[in-house]
Amino acid sequence: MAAVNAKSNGTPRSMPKQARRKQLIQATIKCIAKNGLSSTTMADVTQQAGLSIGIVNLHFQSKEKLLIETLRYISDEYTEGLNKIYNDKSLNTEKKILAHINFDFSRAIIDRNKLAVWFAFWGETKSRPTYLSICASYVSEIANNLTRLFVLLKQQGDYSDVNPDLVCTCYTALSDGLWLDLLITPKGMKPAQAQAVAMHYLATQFPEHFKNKTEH
Amino acid sequence: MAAVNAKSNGTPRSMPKQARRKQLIQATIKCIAKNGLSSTTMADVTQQAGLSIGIVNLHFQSKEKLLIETLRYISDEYTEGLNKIYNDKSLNTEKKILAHINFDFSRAIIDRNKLAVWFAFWGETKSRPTYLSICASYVSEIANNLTRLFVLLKQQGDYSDVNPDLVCTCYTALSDGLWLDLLITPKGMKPAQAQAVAMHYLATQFPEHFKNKTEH
DNA sequence: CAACCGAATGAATGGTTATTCATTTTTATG
DNA sequence: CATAAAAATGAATAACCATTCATTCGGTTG
Repeated sequence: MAAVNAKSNGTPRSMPKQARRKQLIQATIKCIAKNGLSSTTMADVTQQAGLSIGIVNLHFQSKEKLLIETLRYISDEYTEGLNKIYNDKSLNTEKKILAHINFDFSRAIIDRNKLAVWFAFWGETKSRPTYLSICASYVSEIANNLTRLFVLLKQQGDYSDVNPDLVCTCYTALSDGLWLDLLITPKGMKPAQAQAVAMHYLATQFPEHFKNKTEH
Repeated sequence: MAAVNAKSNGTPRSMPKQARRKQLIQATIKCIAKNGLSSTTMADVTQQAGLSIGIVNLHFQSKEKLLIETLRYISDEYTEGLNKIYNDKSLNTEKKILAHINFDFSRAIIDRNKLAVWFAFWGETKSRPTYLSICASYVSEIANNLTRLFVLLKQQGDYSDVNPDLVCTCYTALSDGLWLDLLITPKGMKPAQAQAVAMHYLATQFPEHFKNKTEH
């Protein structure tokens, strides 16, 4: 009877430690989306993963550390995806910005399970310095990179009035707000539509580059 | 010894029921901001209010109902504030929009305690239909009113390219995203700055009305 | 195949928390 | 002032939950 779970799960004991951690983190994301952060229990998470109750402490020492790693997981996924774009030498500035927007509204990112996780953690940043510092660090990293792209694009057109810092702040806030729409009005706001709204804003700043390019 | 709290609190027993409920809701907001939704307990809330543990069930029947009323409280405060502006006959369309933006970034609204509450509940909407329906209803009410204002403003200038629905969606998302900045980067983003970013967007759509009006 | 060791299990534990309700305190009434 | 009604209290309860760790399991090695 005992210990049949991991096997029936297609996840043998010999799998690398990292893979089991990932499995638990993904179960945590599902549970937070399904039950809310405030009623996500260890029993929920381990059952969702098809594993036993003691497994979390084996791999994460405590529930709190599992939650922190979960935030870090979605935060890393996001920053790493964007960094790949920033470092892609086959893309020019305009293409990088377009790729950035595409990424912001891509399947993997605007998955409602993950959006629920983002908002749940944001709601707790005020009381958990660790959450806040994870958020603060990805925010500033992305802002630096994105601002740089806007600086470059500014040089490539008649954009003397454009303020790259302002555009970065505005685009980022807009994108976060559209995530909220995707989370709480799933019937009213489709991903493509959200992306079009973001493009609409960029077109106001860089019309020579982004006007009539809402399709992609 | 017993029952000295309410008195020492300056809140006599004879106060209207509604006032005690409000006191408890405000204590709940403080606790959610201080400890996070997931570790806000009845003991925390009642202690914060200077009352006894049994008081919540007397006035709200359960913790869950207290939380729902807390969401309704901040949601009502927001919609009622905006409705006052919409119904103010002394304001023309332009002034109403300006008043709307001022309100969105006013002290009472961008209080970080309340912002933490908004995000905490947003993070739980996927799992709690009641939260979702409260959010959905205020969102659509405000969108209707704000879109109407943009329609009117469009008629007052050379704005044939402006899409009022799109502008409403974009402004609303932007405003929500700026709230996030105010919550998680309190050192980096000041209220006046957030408001300036919002004005910057509106100026792109209605330059005749909102250019160089970032001060107020 | 036997012996070993890391991985996983899950019953047991102890601490926490929402809820209840008999009792006490305060206010209103005649 | 006496009495009743309403409001508030907080000790007690029962349910829940994170964590522990002795035990079991499965893969590996010689």
